[in-house]
Amino acid sequence: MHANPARTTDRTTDSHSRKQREWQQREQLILDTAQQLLQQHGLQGLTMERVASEIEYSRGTVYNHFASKEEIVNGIGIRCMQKLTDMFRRAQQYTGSQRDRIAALGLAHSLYAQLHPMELQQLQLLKSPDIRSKISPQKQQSLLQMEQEITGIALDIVRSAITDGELPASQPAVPDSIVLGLWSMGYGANLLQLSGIPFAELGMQQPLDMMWLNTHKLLDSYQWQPLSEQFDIQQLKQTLCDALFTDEMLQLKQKQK
Amino acid sequence: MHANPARTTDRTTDSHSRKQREWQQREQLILDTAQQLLQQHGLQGLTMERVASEIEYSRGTVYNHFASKEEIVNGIGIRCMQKLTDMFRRAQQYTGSQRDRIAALGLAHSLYAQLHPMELQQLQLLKSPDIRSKISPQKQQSLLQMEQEITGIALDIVRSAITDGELPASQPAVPDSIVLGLWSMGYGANLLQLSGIPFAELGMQQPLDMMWLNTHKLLDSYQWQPLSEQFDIQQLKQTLCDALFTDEMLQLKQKQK
DNA sequence: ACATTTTTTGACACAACGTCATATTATTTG
DNA sequence: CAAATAATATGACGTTGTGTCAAAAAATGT
Repeated sequence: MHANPARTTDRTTDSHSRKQREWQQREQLILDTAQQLLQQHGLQGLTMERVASEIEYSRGTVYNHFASKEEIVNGIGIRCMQKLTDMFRRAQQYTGSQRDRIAALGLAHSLYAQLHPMELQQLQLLKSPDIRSKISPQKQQSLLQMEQEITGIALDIVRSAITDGELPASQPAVPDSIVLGLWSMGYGANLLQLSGIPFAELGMQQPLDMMWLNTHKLLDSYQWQPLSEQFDIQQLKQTLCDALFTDEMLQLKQKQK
Repeated sequence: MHANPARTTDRTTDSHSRKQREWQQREQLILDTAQQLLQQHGLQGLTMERVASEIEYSRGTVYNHFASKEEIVNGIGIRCMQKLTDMFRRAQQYTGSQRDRIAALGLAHSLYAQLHPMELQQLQLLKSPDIRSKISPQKQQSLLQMEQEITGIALDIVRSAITDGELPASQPAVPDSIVLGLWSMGYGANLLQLSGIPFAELGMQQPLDMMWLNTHKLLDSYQWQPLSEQFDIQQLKQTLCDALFTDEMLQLKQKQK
């Protein structure tokens, strides 16, 4: 009746898990297909019918996996966030000063934005109430958790910086304030970047470099040691890319080719 | 045939302009109605049928004014941007240091966001390719122009600050960099604010105050005089609100009541 | 081989879009 | 003022997409 492999009478765990595998495999197939459609033809171009015909099943079957187009988009969003949080975790584990680490977070965000501009846009879609309202709160949960993990990572780094003496603890609200500042700056910059505003025509040539600079300006302003006068931020960027994001840098190179 | 009052054979300019007036009046009526629907029921709840019945005309008539739902949303967006640029212009004309003025811009943005969170969300809608693709490039133009006016204002202030000696002109790219930084920070913060992330649960209590702080931190970092150690930023906020945004503050008070 | 459960299917009812020939209303003209 | 003409409003129509569900098909268990 209610299609769901988890309910199979489990006598033989064998066939049971095979079914589960097949089910999840198809779920991924649907998401892959949908994401491709989304990127190539926009949200309008993504229709249950198209997805169904693409995977060579009928519409009904797709509905067995996802209750609506919106839940598919949610599914795509979750996969994107996983990719992103993965990069953040790598940044977190970098061996260096806390300041290096927090900078690495910003870099991760920026690289992701360059590498998958479309995905970022898709994540943005998920923030609109129109989409949200059609997704069960339960399914929205996982996305929220990942967002919280990211803020958690950032907050941890800032707190460690205070512990380590890199950052003066003048006021109790400092960690929140810094994280909010960096987060919104990165978020806003990436969004502006892909919002179709012709920066070049406005006389802005290197928005990405500027954001890197601004990030460090903000950190400096909080007296987060070592101040950017004391080292070469371009050099740091290079080092971080080499150490943490070699894969991504390669992909980026290929993309720009 | 092609309904448009601008085409009337203009013998008597009198009846001519009366018709034009009526036409434009109805155009506003449509936008008012649509905006209300949009705010109350989201993009899904905004339908040509509903708009039509609300203004007591038929669907066809609405289509005489706007070729699609999306163009209505565009129309709403333009009106919102006008409100916003109006606040920016007021900020620009503030009598005080250039630093005061640039801070006033940030304040304007933030006040607008608090006052009309829904409208900000609607403006965000217009950035999505799905909506954009259904609006004639010509109609998109006016929105773009307003965005350019805003950056223009900001850039002017920064350049004046350099001329006035408030801001050292260490590198040529500084104005762009500052504007981008402030813009993206404000943009990002406001967007995050209304993106449904439960800041309170993440331990962040006063995001708005934090943004005000961060704005000044960034300005300080560029050595924009007078540095925020030399005055009380909360005091400045108050002064600016009193001098420029009395109306808005009143509305805000009423809203929070 | 048969019974039972799971999965797939496509027909159906519905909602909204955008078009367009026709009806209605307003304006001009003789 | 009435006929002619132009402007405007209307709603039926064809189309596309949604989500549901009973029946068919396939897989599984005995």
